[in-house]
Amino acid sequence: MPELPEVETVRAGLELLLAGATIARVELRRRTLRATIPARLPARLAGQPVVAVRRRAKYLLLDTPSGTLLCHLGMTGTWRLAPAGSERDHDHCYLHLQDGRRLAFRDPRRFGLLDFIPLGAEQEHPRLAGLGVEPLDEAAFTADYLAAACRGRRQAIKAVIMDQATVVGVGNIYAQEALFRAALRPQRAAGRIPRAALVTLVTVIRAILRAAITAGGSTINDFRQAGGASGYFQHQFRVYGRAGQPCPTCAATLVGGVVGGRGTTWCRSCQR
DNA sequence: CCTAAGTCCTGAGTGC
DNA sequence: TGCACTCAGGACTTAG
Repeated sequence: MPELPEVETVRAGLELLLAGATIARVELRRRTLRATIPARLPARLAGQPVVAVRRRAKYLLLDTPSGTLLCHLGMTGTWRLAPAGSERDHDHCYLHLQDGRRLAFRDPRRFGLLDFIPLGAEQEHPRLAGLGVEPLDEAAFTADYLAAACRGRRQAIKAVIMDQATVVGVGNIYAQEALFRAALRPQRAAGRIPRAALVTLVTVIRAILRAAITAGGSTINDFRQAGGASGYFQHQFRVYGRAGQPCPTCAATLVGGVVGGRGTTWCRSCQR
C-alpha cells in the first residue's frame, strides 16, 4: 500500500490509537516476513508504553523506553484495530494493549518488515542508515540537491526520484503523477534535464505528497488508514492506471510501458 | 495468463 | 586486466 502519504496517514492513525497506551504483549503468528523478526522483539516490547509514533521514509517507528518497533508495510502491509473475532489470514503480529484493545499487522505478500531497534541504535540500523532526504524537508530536498543527484546520470529520472537513497517516500504512483505534472517523460535521462525542469519537479513532488497526505493517502484495493477509513487521493490520479485513456490535459491517448522496472503511464505529447 | 502501493541482490556494462 | 561504480532485471509473495 504504502508510499509516503499512505505511511504518514497510517502513522497519524496509530498515534491516535496508541496515545497513552501500553503494550501488554506481542503475539507473533509468523516469524518471517521479508526478513526474520528478531526472537527478542516480543520480550523487549512487553510492558512498554508507546511514547511516540514516528515516520522515516516509508518506515514506521513506534518508540518505547526500551527501544523502537520498526515497521515497513511493503506492498500490502496494514495495521488495524482487531477486536476478538476479527482475525484474518495473514495477520502476522498482534499487539495486545493493556487496556484490552488489540492491533493487528497484516501483510499477505510478506514484503513488509518488523524489527526491534535498541535505544540509541537507530542511526546505525542497516535499513535506515542509507536513506536519502525527506521530500517534505524544504531545507534538504532542494533543486540543488536533486541536480547534484542527477548530474552525469543516464538513468531514467523516474528511477532517480524513486531511489530511496536519494529522496525517500516517492514510489511508483507518486513518481508517475509528479512527472506528469512536471511535464517530464519518465524515461528521460536524469543528467540531461535542464535545471529549470528540476526546480519544477522538486516543487511538484512536494505539492503532490502534501495533497495526498491531506486526502488521507490513496486507497487502491483494500488500503485502509489505521482507524479504518479510506484515503481518497486516488480520485486525483491523472496518469497512474490510465493507459489507453485520454490525457486530462491534451486528450491524446496515454501510453503505458515499463520504466525503472515498473509499470508506467505517461502522455507522449505533454511530457518531454 | 496478467498485474500490483517495495525493496534487495546479482551480474553485465562502463569508464578510468 | 582490474577496480569502482552504475544500472537493468529478477526474486520474493499472494490476490484479483
